[in-house]
Parts: sequence; C-alpha cells; structure tokens
Amino acid sequence: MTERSKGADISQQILAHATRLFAARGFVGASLRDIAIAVGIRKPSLLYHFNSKDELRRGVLENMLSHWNEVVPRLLKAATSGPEQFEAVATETLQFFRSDPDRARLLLRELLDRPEEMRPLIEQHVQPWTKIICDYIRKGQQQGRVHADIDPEAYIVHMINLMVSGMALVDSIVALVPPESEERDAIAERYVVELLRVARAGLFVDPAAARQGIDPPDVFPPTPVRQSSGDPAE
Amino acid sequence: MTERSKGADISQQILAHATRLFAARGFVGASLRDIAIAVGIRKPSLLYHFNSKDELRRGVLENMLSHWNEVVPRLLKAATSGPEQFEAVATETLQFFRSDPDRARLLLRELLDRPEEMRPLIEQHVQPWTKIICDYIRKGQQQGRVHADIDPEAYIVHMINLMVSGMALVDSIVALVPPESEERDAIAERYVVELLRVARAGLFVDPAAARQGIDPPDVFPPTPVRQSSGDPAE
DNA sequence: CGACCTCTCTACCGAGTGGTAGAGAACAAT
DNA sequence: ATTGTTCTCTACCACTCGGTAGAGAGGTCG
Repeated sequence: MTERSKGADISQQILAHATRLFAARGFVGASLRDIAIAVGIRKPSLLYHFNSKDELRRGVLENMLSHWNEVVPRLLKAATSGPEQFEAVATETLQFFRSDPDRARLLLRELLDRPEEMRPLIEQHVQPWTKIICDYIRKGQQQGRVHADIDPEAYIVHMINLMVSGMALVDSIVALVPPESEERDAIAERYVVELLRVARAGLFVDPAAARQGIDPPDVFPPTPVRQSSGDPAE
Repeated sequence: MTERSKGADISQQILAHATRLFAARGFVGASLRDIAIAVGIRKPSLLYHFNSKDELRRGVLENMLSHWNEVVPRLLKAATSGPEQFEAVATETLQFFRSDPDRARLLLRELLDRPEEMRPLIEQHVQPWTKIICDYIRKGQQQGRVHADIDPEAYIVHMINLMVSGMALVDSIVALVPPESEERDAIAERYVVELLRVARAGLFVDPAAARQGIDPPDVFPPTPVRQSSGDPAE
C-alpha cells in the first residue's frame, strides 16, 4: 500500500494473473494484452514492469520456484528424520501442487514447450532432494521395508509425474468416472487418497505398517514370512 | 499413388505433420504455414484439404482416435479372457503411446487447452473399457487377488495418467536422473519397467504370482503372506 | 519553483496469423 | 475442342501479436 511498494505490488499482481493465464491457455495462447487487462492496466504499462514477454515468463517461473523453495526445507527435514518420512514428503509435495493446480499446469506446459530449457531448472531444484529420497529407498531396501525390485530413480520420477499431472488434469480427469452425484471436491479427494495408496503400495512391502509409522526391526522382519534365503542380488 | 488416391494421400501427410507440430509446439504455436511447408505445399493448398485450422485439429484428433480404436478390440479381448489380463491391457495401452509419443503429447495438450471439449471424447472412447477393467478389479477384490482398499476408478485414472504423461514427458524426464553414461533408450526402458512394476504393486496382493498368471486359491481370503517363496522373476 | 523519478497512457510499428479471391495447371469425360 | 473437376498457386485481406515512442500525470527532493 505504501508508495514504495506500489510498483512491487503491481508486479506481483502481474505475476499472479500471468501465472493463471499461462497455465490456462499456454504461453503463446495468453496475450500480454489479456494479462494486462486482467490486472487492470494497459499492455505498455505491463511492459514497463517486465521488459518482454519472455522476461515475464521467466518471472512467473522464478515466482513458482521461490514458493517451491519454501517447502523444500520441510521436505528435507521430513526426509531425514522420523518414521513417517514417506507420508510427510508425499503429502507436502502433493499439497504444493494441489493448493494451486496452476503450478502443476504451468510446469507441465513448460516441460512440453521447452524441455531443454527446463532441464537445468529440474536439475537444480528437484534432483538434489530426489537423490536423498533415493538413498532413503535404498536403505529401506536393505532393511527389507521396501520392495527389493524398485528402481528408485524411476519410482520417484513416476510419483512426481503422478502428482504433477494428476493435479494439473484434475478438472479434465473427472470425466473418466461417471458423475454419480459426487461433487468435484469429493472426487478430487478420492483421487488423492488413491494416489497416496498407489505410492505406498509401490514402495512398501507392508503399506499398512508403514502408514502407522511402525518401525520395522532391523534384524527380523515383523512378519513371519519374509523373503526366501536366496535374495537375488540387485 | 494412383490419381484417385492422391488427394487422400496429401491429407494423410498433412495430418501426420500437423500431429507432429501440434504435439511439439501446441495448437496455437504451430502455424498453418509451417505445417504446409513441412508437407511441401503452401498454406492455401492446405486449406483446400482442411477448410480451417480448427477442422485440421479435429482431423488430427479423429486420426489419433481411429488408431486408438484399432487397439481397443485387443484390449477388450485381453480384459475379458485369460489369466494375463493385466499384463496384456497394460502393455497394449502403454505401447500405443510409447510407439508414438506425439499421441501422448497431443492428448496432454488438448486436455490442458480444452478440458470441456475433451470430456465427451473421453467418455466415448475411454470410459467404456475402463468400466470393464473396474469390474475386473472388483472381482479380483472379492477373490482376494487384488488389494481390498483400491478405489478402482481412481486407480485406473492414475495408471492412464502415468502412461500418457510418462510417455509424453519421456524426453524431459531423463533430466531427473543423472546421466550415468546410460543411453536415452535404456533410461526409457527402465522407466517403462518401473511403471509396470508400480502398476502391479498397486493392484495385486501378490504381484509376482499375478505376473506369472498364477491363479491364487479362491478359498483363502487375502493372506498375510506378502511374497511368494520363489521369485524367479526378472 | 524546477529537476527528477515512477508509472501509466495513446498512438503507432513491423511481423505474423488464419482465411479468401481468383487464376491457372493437369487431367478426364463428353 | 469443350466443359468440368481437382488441386495448387500468388496476391491480398483484416486482425492480432509483441514491442516502441513519447507525452503526461503525480509525487519527491533540492
């Protein structure tokens, strides 16, 4: 509200509406004029704050990544402590995209439009903590808590894909299931629950136990029947 | 080659290049001029075969759906007979998008750009056989072969999402895993294998047995046995 | 006051878009 | 030869795009 912050405030409004319109219509499909009108200004005024459309695109991307960087510490903390690691990391990540599906749509569109430009961003913002989770998975494999035949890197990629694409397409996707008088939010909730179930089932040997945060013994597995003696070296 | 089929041949070429460019750059990002040049003709010539850009878009979509309709019978046959139902349906569907990732990219873009227009197409071409698979899942739940806590509709949606988005983003997605001197195709193969593993693990109580098409006993309810004694798989 | 700064505006530009008009080439049927 | 069909072309249209020029409004500071 102060005079000093007025310019920054307008820039934030521009970023917000640009994010929404880029997510809805794509980068080429959303015109600077439409974005400016949505903010309540004219196109040249918008170009005063962002010198070009491409600069606005980078701003939108950076804006989303800055929000992402806010959740990363919680993610890392969850990934390295406590028995409920999986639940925390999965729900935090899912919540990030679910709270604003435009993030997922934007990310998906950029991955389709500019895969090579997105590569360094992915390597910088996602790869580091996926590596940590990979180590977590491998440790779980040694302990027999997670399936031995998991390909950790591929598994994580699929789970991220599931969350991002799932949240991005949540509006389109309800068409696959007959209405059945259920509300949109209820269906979305069903999908989230099932998504987490699939992720757990794909990871843990005993999903129910992992869900309760039960610590599996390091020496003996909790259940009588475990893997046969000759574990195939993987 | 014959004079009679010349026009149809050109139309097919237009559809092919339009599919490729729509998938790569999006509908608004791919111009009629570029598509025409790719075919080797001029823009008005293209507009002789397709009266408008939107008609071309519908043609591209119908063309893809016609290919999809070719695999549906095999899908239905696989879904209603034999013990290897899951493997057959999953690999057929996956192969459809994997053999031409442009199909997945195109579908993804259309779902993002025009969710409401895609709804009837989904209902017509996908919903029927997902219902069949849902029944198959519920029957498996009664028999104790598949997890009791599955939400069948949501599970199928997630698996389709995994296949479509996974194949659409296969090029971008390799950035998540460090190069490690592996070739692109090798990485893609790893992803496919892991995708099918996740799908099996999310579905079957005993994935290894299901993979071999082993009929689990109908008498015994879901047993606490997690994995069969032998794991000769792989 | 005048100089400066921040921000918005109208008017305009060249380039590219989807689409049209209409001429002509090639060929078939009469 | 004539007519008609199928197909491609050049030239052109109105429109939208991203971006620029430049004036002016409002405020701050000397």
